[in-house]
Amino acid sequence: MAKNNSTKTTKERIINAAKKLFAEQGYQKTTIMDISKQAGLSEAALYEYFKGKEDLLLTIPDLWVSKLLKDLDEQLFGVTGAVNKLRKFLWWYLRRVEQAPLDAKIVYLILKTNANFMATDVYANVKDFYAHLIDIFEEGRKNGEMSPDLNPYLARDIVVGTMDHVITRWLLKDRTYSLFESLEEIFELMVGGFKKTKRRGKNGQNVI
Amino acid sequence: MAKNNSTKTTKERIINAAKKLFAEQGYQKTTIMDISKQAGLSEAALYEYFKGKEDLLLTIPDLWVSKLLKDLDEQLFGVTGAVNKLRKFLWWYLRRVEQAPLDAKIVYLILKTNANFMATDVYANVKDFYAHLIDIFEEGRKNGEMSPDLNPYLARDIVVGTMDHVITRWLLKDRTYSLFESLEEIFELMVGGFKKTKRRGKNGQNVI
DNA sequence: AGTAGCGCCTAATACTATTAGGTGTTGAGC
DNA sequence: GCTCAACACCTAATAGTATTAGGCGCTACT
Repeated sequence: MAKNNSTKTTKERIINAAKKLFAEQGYQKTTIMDISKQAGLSEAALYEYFKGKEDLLLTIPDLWVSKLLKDLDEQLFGVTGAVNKLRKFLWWYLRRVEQAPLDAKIVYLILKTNANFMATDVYANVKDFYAHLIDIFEEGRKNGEMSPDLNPYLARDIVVGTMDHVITRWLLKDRTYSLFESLEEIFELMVGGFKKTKRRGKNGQNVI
Repeated sequence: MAKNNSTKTTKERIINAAKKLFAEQGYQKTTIMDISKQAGLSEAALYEYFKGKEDLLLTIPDLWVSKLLKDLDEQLFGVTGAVNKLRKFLWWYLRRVEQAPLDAKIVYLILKTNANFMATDVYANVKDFYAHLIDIFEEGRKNGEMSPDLNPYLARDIVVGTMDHVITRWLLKDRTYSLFESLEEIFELMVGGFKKTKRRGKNGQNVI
């Protein structure tokens, strides 16, 4: 029958089935049989397209993150100023998460647990992704929008950590509310801190 | 042979074996056989003490988090001021993480993935844990240390998210550096933002 | 027509969690 | 001293579940 005349190619059908099932039931509880049944073929056939269950798992976020990365530059194109860029970055990213909750669920709730996540291509892409934030903070420091002694790496940790936390909770609560609900306020709270950290030195305010 | 005369009770031996193996190899790759062999008994015997593999997994962080929760009040006892309390909280918690990296690894890298984590006792305890931060921020807001319109819930999100991020990376990188390395600086950066969020209103600075 | 190769299948194989059904030791009650 | 119940543990099923072997039919090119 040559090419499959279903809506999508076989590989795509497998990926979509796996994405749905992994996100719904978790990695462990999803069996190869579940996936192949959902995709409409036998278990053995699945192995023609993927090396195994783990390979299949890793393929999903790999595709998503690569796509994000490609879109990012275009999104930031033409936005001037570090604060505006950061704002655009966050709003854009959260919308992406909202649009692809299954992918996000896999990245945030399943992937990090995977022992060799740091050895995957996905991780390399995520690092690339975060590197953009470093550039933004460096720009902000240089053009005076942010404190001149702002440490871009720590600012990134705060922004990434906070966003991860907000997204993870939203996913765990089955996205029963809007991800943007308090984004504006939390943005102000974080960025406010980056702007005016003028004091720095030895004030004896430590407790420990 | 009545009571086992090994250093510890059988249940403790099983827990320690499981903790080590889960943290080292991950949940999936650790088999019941691995654990029972390490603990020095048969696979079946393990089921006398735990309902199954997942029950065993959940027992470990349950013990750790309960212990933390008990210690917390005592640690904050006598510390005055919201900023000082927050500082004490973070330094104390990170030291605990440093002292119990296996427990931390299980909580941060394995548990969150577990589909029904939110239904566990551990989750209830974690919520309790975080509630202390809310109290601290409310105190800070009332006594003037922090901005009067600081939203305690969002401040908590920032602190918890940032700490989770820092801890997770430290664990993923096999704790090859000190967890306290830039804690002071990151603390200042976060708390700085909480102190002086005076502006609030409609300045036309939005991009989206 | 013959045949290489693709896309898929059924039927092993090899693990692994969990359970059934013991066995030997201990200690309280007669 | 003997019985018997409880305990702590064991060996040997059982029931999945990932992965592999080997085959079958169709297509398209020679």
